[in-house]
Amino acid sequence: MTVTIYDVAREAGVSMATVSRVVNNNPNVKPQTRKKVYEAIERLGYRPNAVARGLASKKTTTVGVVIPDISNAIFAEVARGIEDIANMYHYNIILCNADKRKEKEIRVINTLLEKQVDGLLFMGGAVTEEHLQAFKTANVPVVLCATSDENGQIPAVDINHEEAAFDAVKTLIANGHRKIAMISGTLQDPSNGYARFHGYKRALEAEGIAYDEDLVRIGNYRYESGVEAAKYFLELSERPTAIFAATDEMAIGAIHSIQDAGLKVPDHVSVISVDNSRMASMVRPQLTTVAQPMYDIGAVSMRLLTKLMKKEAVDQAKVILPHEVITRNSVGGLA
Amino acid sequence: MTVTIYDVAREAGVSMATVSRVVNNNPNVKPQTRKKVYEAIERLGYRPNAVARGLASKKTTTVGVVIPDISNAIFAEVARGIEDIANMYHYNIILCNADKRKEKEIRVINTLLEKQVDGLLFMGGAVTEEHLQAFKTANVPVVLCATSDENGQIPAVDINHEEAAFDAVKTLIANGHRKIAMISGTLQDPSNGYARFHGYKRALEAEGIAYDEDLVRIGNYRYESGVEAAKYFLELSERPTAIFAATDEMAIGAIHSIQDAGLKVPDHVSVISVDNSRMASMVRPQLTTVAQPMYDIGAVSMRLLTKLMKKEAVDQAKVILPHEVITRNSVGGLA
DNA sequence: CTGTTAGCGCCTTCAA
DNA sequence: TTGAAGGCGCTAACAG
Repeated sequence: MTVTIYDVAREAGVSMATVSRVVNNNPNVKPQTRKKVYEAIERLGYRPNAVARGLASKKTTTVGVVIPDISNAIFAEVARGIEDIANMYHYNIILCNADKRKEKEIRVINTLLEKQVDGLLFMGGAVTEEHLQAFKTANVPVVLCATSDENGQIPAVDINHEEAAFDAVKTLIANGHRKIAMISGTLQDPSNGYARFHGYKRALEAEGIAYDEDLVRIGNYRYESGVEAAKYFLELSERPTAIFAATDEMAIGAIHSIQDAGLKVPDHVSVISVDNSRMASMVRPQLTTVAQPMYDIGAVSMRLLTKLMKKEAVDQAKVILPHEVITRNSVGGLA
Repeated sequence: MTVTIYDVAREAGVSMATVSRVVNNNPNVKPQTRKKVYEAIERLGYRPNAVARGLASKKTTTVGVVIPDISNAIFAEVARGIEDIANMYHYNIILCNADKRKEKEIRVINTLLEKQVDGLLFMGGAVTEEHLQAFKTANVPVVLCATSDENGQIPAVDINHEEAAFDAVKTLIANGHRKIAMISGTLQDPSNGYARFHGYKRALEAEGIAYDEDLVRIGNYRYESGVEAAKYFLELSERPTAIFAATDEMAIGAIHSIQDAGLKVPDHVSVISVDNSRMASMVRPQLTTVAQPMYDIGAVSMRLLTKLMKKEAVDQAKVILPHEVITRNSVGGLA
């Protein structure tokens, strides 16, 4: 049924070792022999079996990617960066959604390892002791992507979420705002949640602005929760003049909430966030936000992983990509 | 270094066949023996090698997915549906972006087949003779996802793009519009492009409205091209009263373009599209659009593939999922 | 219920 | 430059 390297060898009148050599571009083959083999391959429609190759060579040229949710635009962008670079280096990726749920993360890490991936890219929630344990039993390199572990033991590429939030809030302050509300993600989430919230607090502190917990609402990163949170803020006896949202989506929700209340952005309330997803310029007013280079995070982490897999020396095992505030039209000065 | 089934067998004092049985949940093992084996596995930290298993059993429990672009929200949604169902049936997916470029599609189909995937999910541009050829050499089932082939030879799950467009335009007509413009995708694209354009034309014809090629612009599915196209329409001596966009993103671009020109949606110009991506409710006015069940398309096609892989009987090899016009606020009656 | 024995398709020394 | 032979780790009859 299936044609094997052995069939090709017989057809070409050589040994299977020789066929293996030409298939793997080993230079030690006489051009004429190589030609004969290629012809036999063509004639038989031979297709190398990567599984057999993987078993024999102990390399599968596939890497495992655990991602929170591929239908989330932010992660999808990272995934695209990963895949592009993987493709460039002739790797394929096995993609697993894990929704930042620890048990599921651990489970997929293990199946990925069973599948003998040559490396692992982990993008998830908090990196716990259990994760570290799982990574240790992997005999392949692991790199964290858009997240980091506490002790920085594992190679990682990320942005500085806290600084990004800090810069966003500073931008608001620089525009004269002092009554600044925040729509945060869950504080359980180390990067999008806790770090950004902490950046917010630190920026206030740095300016001697008292932290007011009435000015903080916890959302779920989605549009609707931005709408809700902003509605809450607008009903406060003394409403904030600016809102910092942990994600673009919540910021857009906030903008619409403000507009629905008959107010204007940024005239009455300014809005800023962090992400700079493509949606940021797909609202009116266009959203001022701190750009995270998601595609690059994916690309760079995959590139780092390829180096690790080839046992090449890497200068730094932890790389922080720069963020940047993108000024558009949702932040205004205080009258 | 690596612990194999053989090590476990020795440790547990049984044969490797027995270990294989307990690992594969074969019932023909005495509970007591099973326990011994589990303990040995635990003690040694044994992890089954899926590659070796794949070679021996000729099954890899992984399916290949070729997708145009994972960073596109629409496809990402489909991918999520695929992965969820795959996961449910204990399959993993190898994901390859192919950007609807034929050569790349053919190339990844072949690497996927080399990797001995148990099945293939194809989501791409036109299905050409070459594709059919590649599918034929695959010894595994293939299902088309969100696309179809001309002759309907290959199992597929899709929506009826032409009908969806037809219904969108009919909705406009029902609201009294007769001067209806369209922002189309490239006519080279069979589903999002050609089919939707054709649905538009057919709806006009059905009402005896003359087709005017000045009222059609070709976009690239993205926001910016929607902005551009709408701008063009507004500058026409006799501007259309309604715009049908082939995708939500272009529709949102059109809405903003109209608003930027000082006009109101839907008071001055109505806008409708097809997709119903999450963004549709993230604009003001919220977008009236024809819903395509993207997640379901992914889920159903993966489910169909599992049946095919298990050689189960399938009632219909081609399933068309229903679309539905979702009425929100971007379409109004003609004054 | 358990063990023995062949492969699965390919890579990789080691010789020639 | 080429061939022979021994695995890679596991599954799947076939016996017992």
